Amino acid sequence: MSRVTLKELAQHLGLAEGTVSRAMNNYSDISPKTREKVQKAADALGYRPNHTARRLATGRAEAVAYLMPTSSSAISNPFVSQLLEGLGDALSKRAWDLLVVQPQSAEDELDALRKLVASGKVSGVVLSRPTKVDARIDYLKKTGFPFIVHGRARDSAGYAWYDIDGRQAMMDAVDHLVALGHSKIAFIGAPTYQNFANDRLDGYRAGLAANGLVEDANYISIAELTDEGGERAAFDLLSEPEHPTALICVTDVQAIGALAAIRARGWVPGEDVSVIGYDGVWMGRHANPPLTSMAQPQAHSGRQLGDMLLSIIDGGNPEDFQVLRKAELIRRKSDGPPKLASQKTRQATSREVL
Amino acid sequence: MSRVTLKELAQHLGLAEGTVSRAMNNYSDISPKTREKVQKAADALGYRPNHTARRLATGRAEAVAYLMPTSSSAISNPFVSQLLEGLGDALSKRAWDLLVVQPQSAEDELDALRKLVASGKVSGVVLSRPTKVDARIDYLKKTGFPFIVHGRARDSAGYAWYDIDGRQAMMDAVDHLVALGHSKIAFIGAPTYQNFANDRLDGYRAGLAANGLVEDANYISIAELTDEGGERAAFDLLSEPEHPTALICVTDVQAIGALAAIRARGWVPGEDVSVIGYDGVWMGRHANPPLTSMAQPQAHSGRQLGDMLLSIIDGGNPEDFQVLRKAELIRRKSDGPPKLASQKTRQATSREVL
DNA sequence: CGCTATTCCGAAACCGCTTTCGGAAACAAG
DNA sequence: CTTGTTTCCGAAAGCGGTTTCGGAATAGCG
Repeated sequence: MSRVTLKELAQHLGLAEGTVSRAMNNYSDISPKTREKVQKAADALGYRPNHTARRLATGRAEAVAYLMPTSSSAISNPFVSQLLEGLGDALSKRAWDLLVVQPQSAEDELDALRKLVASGKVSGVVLSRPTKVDARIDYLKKTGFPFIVHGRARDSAGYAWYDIDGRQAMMDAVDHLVALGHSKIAFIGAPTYQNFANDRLDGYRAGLAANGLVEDANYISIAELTDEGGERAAFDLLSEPEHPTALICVTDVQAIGALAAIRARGWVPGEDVSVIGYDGVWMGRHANPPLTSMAQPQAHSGRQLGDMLLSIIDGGNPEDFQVLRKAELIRRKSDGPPKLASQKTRQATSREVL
Repeated sequence: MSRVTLKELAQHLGLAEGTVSRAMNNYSDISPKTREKVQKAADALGYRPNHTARRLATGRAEAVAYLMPTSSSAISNPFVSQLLEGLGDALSKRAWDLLVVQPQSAEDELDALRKLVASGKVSGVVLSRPTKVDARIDYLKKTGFPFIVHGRARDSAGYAWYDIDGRQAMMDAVDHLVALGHSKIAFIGAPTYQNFANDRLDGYRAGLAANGLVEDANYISIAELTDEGGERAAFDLLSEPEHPTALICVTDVQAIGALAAIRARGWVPGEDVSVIGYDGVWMGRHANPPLTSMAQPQAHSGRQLGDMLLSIIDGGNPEDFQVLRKAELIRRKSDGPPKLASQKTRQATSREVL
């Protein structure tokens, strides 16, 4: 229990505390001989420097914080866990600590952040899920406190981030659908104050334009980020007479809900109506039918974020750390060419449903 | 940036540091008058005590750690995220910190824990996923360091835990299947050094016995905790001539894989072969067919764990904090009475497959 | 009004480690 | 052998709080 302290170690060695301390920290004004002697005695006695005292003396926190997203919907995202794992990994190389802070509410977020940087408990922060214009980012930029964000805000200049190009992904999705022969492509999105939702919607639109398709407001539905959200949105979208033949969803979770809505209408997803999700979660493989999706390269994002943050804390220029990765289409069974007879099918079924 | 310090606050007030400190901490030897004066000045100047200094002086860490499970399989469990959320909640009431520590490997786990308690960085620990006999638990019990575990080891005495009764759940699952008419019930499990896997396997066996069924070693398959694991296990189980008519899986993830295996054989899950999972993850609703499962009451487990740990740190007796919750059967579409013609079907299909 | 019992605050030691500063010891050069 | 450098270590002052201890000021009491 009672740890061996620097003082004890020092008098055990017959040296001054300061000397021992400098020896442990590889100061150049300690002779190799004594340095070695100290080292040996140190791990003979099992000396471990008290982190708290060291922090206090140096002012360095040797810890970073992860600010949990508040709006982690019912479907608690597995991303958090993966991300933390990677972060922990990156930090463990320096034996730094990882603090997880959980704002009480969305409004509390900025305040929690303020307190955090003021507290000096950490020397860097990682943020998740930025909003379109994110007060936290603005605050951190202003103070110059080291941070990195997973994702990015609409304004992506002047800070470090790691993101997947959701805009491009959605353009690709549209391209794919068009290549398949679709022209009536709808989008199920999420509230665009979340910037990732905004990016992806934007990509959908850009994709439409790039293919000479005109955007139809009735083909865009903003829904909750849950399976039910996707389900309801899909259901509504499909009840129009001129209903779309393909659905792009901002999220796999929604897409899986959309699948259910299609089946509920008596149609078969991937034949009567195509759907493409985004994320590439493992579950997609087991959806009914298996979900085609724009898959994010999840691998080691946490690790990368950690390494980048560390570099920034070391004095690196945040702007040098902006990495944009690509999502890849993984085709499964929920997409296909549009049914030629879709017109007939639609009328039959709508009678049936009503 | 430069925080206002106690000394500054003190001389601003014309009081001694110690006095101000005691005033802030509600010592009884401070007159209400000065206490109030101090309070007012404090938040006028925006004084926030330096956490690190306080820690050093008091020896209290005001933080707890969550030891991440190392073996978080590819399917990163969303549990972690939920649990952290709850923990954070519980801690925020006291403004304590939550540290997440990530052991480098399974072997490193005990060592990491040792370092952690030795470091004095936290005043309590929460553990996850105990093994059947868990060295971490033994260690913590011996040292008397406050901790709580999510789940429990085979020996559940002498420490605090929060667990779901997996044994009972599996007995219930067997009962349910038997009531449906099944007698050839197989089990897909996980390596039993993980105690939850052990408990559930045990429950399966007990359920069999309670229903007068004899256990058949060929009906028990230990697989990886992934969809593929469940898929392979189910496939093998179903290739026996006297194959089971029902599968109980230690995990929904496996069960979803098992569903795939059944479909791959050309059978329909829930009719030709029943399967019951465990966990009640949201995805089960969208499996093909929707998965019947023993659902855990996930709600607020993190919060509860946090509150309990806090109580223990406050001096509570760990043995007073052992809570066992029940899992509930949620029926969806993957279970049903056994097919009478199962014999015929099996033969036909096995030819087909071979 | 004097004396004891309270109430309230100041002073100082301490928590464990870092870091600056100055000087003793050791060595080189003149 | 002195003087001038280097090399290496000791001493001490923090870092920003907490907590014990003793005493001054105030109050209570006869």
